[in-house]
Amino acid sequence: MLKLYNSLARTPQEFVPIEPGRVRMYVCGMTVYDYCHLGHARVMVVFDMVARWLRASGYNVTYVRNITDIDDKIIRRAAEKGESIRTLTDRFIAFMNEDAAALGVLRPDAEPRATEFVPQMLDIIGKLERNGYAYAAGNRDVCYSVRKFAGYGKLSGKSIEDLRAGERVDVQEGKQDPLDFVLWKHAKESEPAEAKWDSPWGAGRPGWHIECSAMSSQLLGPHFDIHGGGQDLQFPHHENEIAQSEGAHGDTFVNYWMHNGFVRVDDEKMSKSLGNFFTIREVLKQYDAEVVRFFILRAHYRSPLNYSDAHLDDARQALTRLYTALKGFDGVAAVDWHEAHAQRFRAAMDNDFGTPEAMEVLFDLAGEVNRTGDAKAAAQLKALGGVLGLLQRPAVEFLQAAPASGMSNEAIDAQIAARIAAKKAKNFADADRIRDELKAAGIVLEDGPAGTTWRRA
RNA sequence: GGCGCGAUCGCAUAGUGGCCGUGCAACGGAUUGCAAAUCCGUCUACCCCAGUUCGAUUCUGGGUCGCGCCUCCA
Repeated sequence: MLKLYNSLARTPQEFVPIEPGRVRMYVCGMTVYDYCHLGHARVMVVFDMVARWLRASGYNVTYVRNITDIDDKIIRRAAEKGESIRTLTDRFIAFMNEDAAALGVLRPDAEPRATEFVPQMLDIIGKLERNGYAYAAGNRDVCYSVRKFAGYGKLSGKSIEDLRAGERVDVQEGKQDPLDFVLWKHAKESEPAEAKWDSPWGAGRPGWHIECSAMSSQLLGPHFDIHGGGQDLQFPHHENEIAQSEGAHGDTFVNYWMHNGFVRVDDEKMSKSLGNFFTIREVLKQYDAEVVRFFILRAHYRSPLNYSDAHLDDARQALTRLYTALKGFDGVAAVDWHEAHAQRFRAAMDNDFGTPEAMEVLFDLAGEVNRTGDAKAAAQLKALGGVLGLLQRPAVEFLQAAPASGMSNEAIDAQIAARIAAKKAKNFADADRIRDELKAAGIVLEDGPAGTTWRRA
């Protein structure tokens, strides 16, 4: 049975769905005004893995990952580029989808855009107002009165008093309390019509947190199983979501909160504000997308993940070992869950999505394939890899996958033919020269019983 | 200042109260015309100090160092 670490309880808990056999999961996705970076890649890959494992475990999963397509940065970026908000966000949504697909991330069941759920947001704000949690601030914003919500801080482990003590927040005009957050921002002259919606509180646009309360309750109901996102969203974003959703619906919002760890560069968080980020497409110019996915899944989802070329190179070598074992076994394979490796794999995954341990099983299987040539072990390796969204290509395709620049396959084949001729003539000096030249070009030749094959080093 | 996380073999990442981690790299051997791949073997780690225990890398307390959140951020 599955145990997962619940951020809310700060401890691993047995997973019990609200409705037997069914899982409803919501994950905070991207704000679409720029290319996705590796941090975004991690969220997408991690929760893709979670959804896959839940499905492999027999659950009927409804997975929603939202898209934030209206906020300060988007408005500013669109203005800078001299284009409409919609044009900007449409473009980056398309880029995001390309990146996700490359990384083997399956489409969530729904990818709602914030701008399409404004009525639902207004509905929640209305309920909050009637329940006494919302108030119209002096500057015509509508704010949430944090002190009115008894459970405030339960997710992040913060108390209102501590937050006040360490207060570094600019006190925005109109707020009754510095910790209050905005539900509805009143429209400003400078903002485009595209960023304004009518509301009972005047024209304006949604605050950051309200969209997730609205979209999740609309698509999954007011009470659902799993809510995920990056660790940096735990506070204030998720804390505020709880305050909004529970304040409006009077119901428990989410049973299990999951937060993935950061991607780091030189032991520092990779982030937009630090400017130390690598975009996914930047990295994909240098590394195969499956290597990146493998790299992400090789670490536990809650651990920090240090990014560097050396680590990606290492991941590439490791994945190469797996694919090398799969050479010659390119059939479609289903998992035999009764088999011992599969059971270890399951136990690892059931232990808070222990992908690093699950991968050890993959390497054990690879060793067995190499030792025995057992087709069943190879099939099991490929099938279990598939549960993680890995190892599904023909092995040769991975091993020969061309980097941006490199020798063409035709040129390589020609050289190999020349070498074979040289070997036949016992002209080993020429044969070795060809081997060395190819090696210098990043091509490794492997002479086997079935002839010469090659791969890219 | 408040709250939280982490410190494991050369590198990276798991995990466990006593016995096999795993990948990469390195070294030796087998194999190969030479290689590569593969196999066998070697290298046998757990920040420091106390405590609990027959026994701690694993539990408890203290310390040191690193990181994160408290502000937009996946």
